Amino acid sequence: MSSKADTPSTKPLSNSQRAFLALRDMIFAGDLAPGSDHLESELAEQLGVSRTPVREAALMLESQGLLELRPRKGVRILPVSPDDMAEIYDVLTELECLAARNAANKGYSEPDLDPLAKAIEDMEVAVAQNDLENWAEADDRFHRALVLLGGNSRAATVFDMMNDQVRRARTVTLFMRPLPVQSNEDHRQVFEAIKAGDAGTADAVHRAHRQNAKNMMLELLKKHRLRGV
Amino acid sequence: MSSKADTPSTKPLSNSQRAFLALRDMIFAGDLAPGSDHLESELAEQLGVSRTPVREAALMLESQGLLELRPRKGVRILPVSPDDMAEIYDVLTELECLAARNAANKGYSEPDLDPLAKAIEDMEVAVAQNDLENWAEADDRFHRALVLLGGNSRAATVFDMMNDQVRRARTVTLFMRPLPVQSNEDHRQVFEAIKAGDAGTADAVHRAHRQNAKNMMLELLKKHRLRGV
DNA sequence: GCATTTATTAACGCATACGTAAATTCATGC
DNA sequence: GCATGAATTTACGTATGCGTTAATAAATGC
Repeated sequence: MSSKADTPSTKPLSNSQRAFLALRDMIFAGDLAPGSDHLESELAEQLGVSRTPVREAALMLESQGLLELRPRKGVRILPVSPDDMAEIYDVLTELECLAARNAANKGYSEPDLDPLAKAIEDMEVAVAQNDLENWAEADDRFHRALVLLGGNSRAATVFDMMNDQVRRARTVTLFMRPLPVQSNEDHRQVFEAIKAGDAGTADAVHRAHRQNAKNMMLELLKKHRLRGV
Repeated sequence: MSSKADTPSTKPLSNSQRAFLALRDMIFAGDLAPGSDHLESELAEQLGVSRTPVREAALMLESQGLLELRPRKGVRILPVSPDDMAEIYDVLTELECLAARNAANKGYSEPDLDPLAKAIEDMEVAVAQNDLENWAEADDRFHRALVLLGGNSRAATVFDMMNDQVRRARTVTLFMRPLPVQSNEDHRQVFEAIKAGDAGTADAVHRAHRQNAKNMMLELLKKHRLRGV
């Protein structure tokens, strides 16, 4: 679920890194609400460390656009407005379509595409069971697998950053949306296009897919007056 | 020349921010060579501050992919391999083409496009005078103005990060390349397409333009055996 | 009673100090 | 003479302390 590569190797994570992960999780879980302010010292106490690792974590999170360090006001958890979300979706669309084209052009064999196939399967099962949580998880997995198959590590890094924000918004909007039936069909078409080495189709289908997702999200945010998630 | 917005307002920059800018400039100037290691304490002494602001700056630069903090080995200035450069160009291409399409669709009036026009003029003058330095500066200005006209602040932020790396490489390769004559013609076509509201043409022309730039850069890096700049 | 100035508080930026663990050097045994 | 282990060095991670300054409260003038 983390956007960083979860290497199973047991590395002795530093306090700064733990603070980074903890704060990130708290933001996604809503424990640190969008728009809220938090003093470094309060966060330090909550995490049981001194201000130093909290500051370091905050600086990293600031670089990723999740919060803002405002002198004397504490760290501000940045709300994501509908306009922000539109921006994010547009960037994600470009990066994912780049990945889709690249993946199609790489001539992957079937086993390489297993992560995609598995994610599609899981999504179909989830939809059949009306299990939106699991659908969302598998959907996320599909998109990330797609980007990884694209083979551009920088695109993947930026994708992770942006996708984190979408995930955050989706925890709010997930249960407001209709069942993602068309979405699953899109995924399968993208998968087939990549397998067939048809970069143009992969791009076109995925682009339309993402456009729909963007419109859906913006509609939900508008309908429910969610001006900052 | 800085990638951050240079607001002329005199804000009392913090030591951490100054360290960030100073280290960034030192990296671009080659004072901190690609692949070299530097102790936090050494950098602190060079900059005349304590380790704290240096560490904070280093963490930010790490987030931007310019260096890496390696415990006990100092901060390592990340070299950019030809493969890395290819990745960077691909991401830049997508973001700039997104911006070109968006700009074309916004129905800008002539004055809005002045930054582009001015950059094109300057480039033509520079080429006529065989002044590669000024050409590169104006070229950079054109691309950045294009991204700003696209109106996606997140795309602009990522653009800045990636473009910084290209700038770094270009300081090395600038004088190895032929005069950018075709490049100027491309810019003008992109400009005209945006002015005409023709998003498709703007995208197509700019995409080809960027593809050429990428190939040019990769050729130069290969020809001159620059495996890490 | 309101505006303006002064005093107070408090949060941060940054320097500093220190424990820890990696890296290096040195010493010892084989 | 080399390998292995002990001692030492060193750089980092992080806690702590302090000066500065923004924000808030109090006080004064009008």
